Amino acid sequence: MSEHVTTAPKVAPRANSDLYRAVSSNRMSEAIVDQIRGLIRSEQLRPGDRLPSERDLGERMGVSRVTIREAMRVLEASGLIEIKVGARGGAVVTTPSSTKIGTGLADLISLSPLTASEVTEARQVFEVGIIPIVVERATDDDIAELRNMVATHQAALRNGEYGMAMSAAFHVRVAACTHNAAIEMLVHSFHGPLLMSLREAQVAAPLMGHRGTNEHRDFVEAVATRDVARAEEIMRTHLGRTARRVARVQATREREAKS
Amino acid sequence: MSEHVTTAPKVAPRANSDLYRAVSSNRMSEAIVDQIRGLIRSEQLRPGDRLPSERDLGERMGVSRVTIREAMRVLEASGLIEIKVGARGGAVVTTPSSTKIGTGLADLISLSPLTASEVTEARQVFEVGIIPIVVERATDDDIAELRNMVATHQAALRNGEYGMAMSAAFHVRVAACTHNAAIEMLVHSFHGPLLMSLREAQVAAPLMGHRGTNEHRDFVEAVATRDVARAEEIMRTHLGRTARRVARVQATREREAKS
DNA sequence: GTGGACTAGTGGTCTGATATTTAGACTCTA
DNA sequence: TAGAGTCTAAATATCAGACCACTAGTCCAC
Repeated sequence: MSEHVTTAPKVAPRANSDLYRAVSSNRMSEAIVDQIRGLIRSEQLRPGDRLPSERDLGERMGVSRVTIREAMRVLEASGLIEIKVGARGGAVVTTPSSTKIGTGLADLISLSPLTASEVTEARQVFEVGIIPIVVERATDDDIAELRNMVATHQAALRNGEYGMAMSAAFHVRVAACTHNAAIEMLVHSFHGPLLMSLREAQVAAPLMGHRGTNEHRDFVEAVATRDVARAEEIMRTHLGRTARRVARVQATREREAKS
Repeated sequence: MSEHVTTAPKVAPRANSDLYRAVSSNRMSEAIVDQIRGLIRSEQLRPGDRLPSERDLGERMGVSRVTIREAMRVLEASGLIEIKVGARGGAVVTTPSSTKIGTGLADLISLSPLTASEVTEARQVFEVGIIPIVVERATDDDIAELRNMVATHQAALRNGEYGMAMSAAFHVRVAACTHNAAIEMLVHSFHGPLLMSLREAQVAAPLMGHRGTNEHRDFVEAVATRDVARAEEIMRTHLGRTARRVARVQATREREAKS
C-alpha cells in the first residue's frame, strides 16, 4: 500500500523507484544474464544470432562453465534464447513471436492469484473496448474469414465437435481485425487460462453452443455493416453470459471447497 | 497465419494443440522444474513453504547438485520461488503478488516486437474501457487518495520534479479503483514499457505536465460525482494526446534510423 | 543486559571429468 | 556414381567433490 509515490512527497523523488529492480544479488550468473539481455535489447544480438559456446563464454567472461550454464537457463526460461545440444548446437537468440509471448503471458496469468471472475471481467472490458477499432479497420478479407469461421463452427456444432477452443479462436480472430499485434496478443493470452476455467462450465451449459455461435454470426454481420453500436451490444451480452457462467462455477467450487 | 482452427476444419480437432507445450527436452533439470511447478500448482507446496536444501533435494531425487541448481534458476526466473543465502536460507515458494506478475508481464512486453504505438493503443482501449467500473466501484477512500495524489503531483510539478513515473502511478491507482486485481495488474504492466518509450517524449513536450495534471484533477472530480461520460471524455483526450506524442516520437525515430 | 566471537547450515562458484547428442565429413559398397 | 552406413568433432548435460561467502542463531565475556 505504501508503494505509491504520493506517500512520501517530501523526500527525494522516489518516483521511478520501481525502475531499478533489486540489484543486490551479487550473483555472477545474474550479471551475465543482465549483460546478455542488454545485448539483445540493444539489438547488438539479433534473433537468429548464435552465442559462443559455454566454454568459450566462460573463458571470455572469466567465469566457470557452471555459472554460464545457470545464466543460460535463466535466459532460456525467459524465452530469450533457445538451446540445442550436439554439434553446431548452442544458444541462439529466438525470434520473438507474439504468440510465444502470448503463451508466456498466459502462463503467468494461470499461476497468478487472480480469480476467474477477475480475468473474465478484464477480458470483457478489453474485448468490448476494441470493437470500434475492429469495425473501423476490418477488411473485406477479415470479414470473409470471420464468416467462414462461423459457418465452420456451426457445422462443427451440429456434429457435436464445437468446443471452447473454437470459440476462443473466433474471439482471437476478431481481435486480429484491429491489425494491432499488441491487442491480438492480449486477447490471445486471455483465452489460455480462461479455457481451463471454462472447460467444466461448458458441460453445465451445453446450450451455450447454439446461442454462442448465433451471436458470433450476428456479430460478424454487424461488423460487416459497420454498425458499431450493434456490434458492441452483441458482444457485451455474449461476454456477459460467459461472465455469469464463470461466476456460477466459481461459486459452486468455493461451496464445495468449504465442505 | 495458418494457426487458426478454421484453416483445417476437417482433420481431427487440433483445437487445443497449444495446450501441450513442446514436451521434448529430455533434460533432468526440466523434469525437476516440472515436478516442483506441479507441486506448486496443485497446492501441495504453498506460498511461504521452504524447499529442502539443494544438497538434500539432490539426494532425494538422485541427481547432482548442479542439476538441482539449474532447476532452481528456472523456477526463480519464472517467479515461483525466491532464494536466500545463508543459514536458514534456501528456496521458498513466493507469495504471488499482482505487482510481481505485472512486472514480469511488462518484461515480456518490452522484449516483444510490438511497436510503442500498438501498445499505446491497447492501453487506451483498456484504460478508457475500465472507467465505468471505476466510477461504479470507487470508494470514498479511493477518491480521497486520488485527490491527494493529484495535489502531490501538482506540487511536484511546480518543483520540477514531476515525471512519467508519477503519471504512471496515477493511472495505476485509478485502475486499482476497480478492485479487480487482473485489471490493476494489466494497467500496471502497461506502464513499464511505456515509461521507457516516453522518456524522450516528455523532454520534447514539457507542457504536458500542466495539462496532464489538470486533466488528472478533472478526471478525479468526474469520478467523485459519478459522471461516467465526463470521466470517459477526459481520459480519452488525455490518452489521445499521449498516443499522438508516441506516434510522433516513433515517426521521428524511424526517420532517423533511415538516414 | 549487551556486544562480539563462534558455529553450523546454506547458496555461489570452481575444477575437471564423463556421457550423450548431433551435424557434417568420410567411407564403403552395389 | 549414388546411397547407406560410419566416424568424428563439437557442443550440451551431468556428475562428484571441493572451497568460499554469507547469515541466523548461540554463547560467552564484559
